[in-house]
Amino acid sequence: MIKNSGFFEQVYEITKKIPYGRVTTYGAIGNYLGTGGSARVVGWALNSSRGLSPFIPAHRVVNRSGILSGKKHFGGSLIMKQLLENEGIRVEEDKVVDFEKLFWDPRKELH
DNA sequence: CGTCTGACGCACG
DNA sequence: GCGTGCGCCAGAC
Repeated sequence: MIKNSGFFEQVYEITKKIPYGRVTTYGAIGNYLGTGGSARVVGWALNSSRGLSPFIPAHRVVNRSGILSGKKHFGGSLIMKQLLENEGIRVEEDKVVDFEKLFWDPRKELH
């Protein structure tokens, strides 16, 4: 468990720990942080992560369906897709292919 | 301090 | 299997 004062910092830490070529969900991060159901706060925190000096791989965070719900907030709808494909993650119709296989659960991996 | 909003998630029909 | 509605927590105003 990360004990940073801000909720955002925790989200950033989790997001930065996502392995290369892997993805996770807002709910999984929220669950790991203890907020549980409030996955919206996670996404909102990532919204503030844009433009930070250490690049936050927020493109690896998708919703539970594996859909790139936050693509539009990357300054461009294709940016998020490009980043994922650059890591070997196939994206079709704004959705991660083999999402279940690429899914990385922080609560399970980090604990 | 009350209210609205949001990069979600789940239950229901 | 898809569309709709409600709940969730945290911050901005």
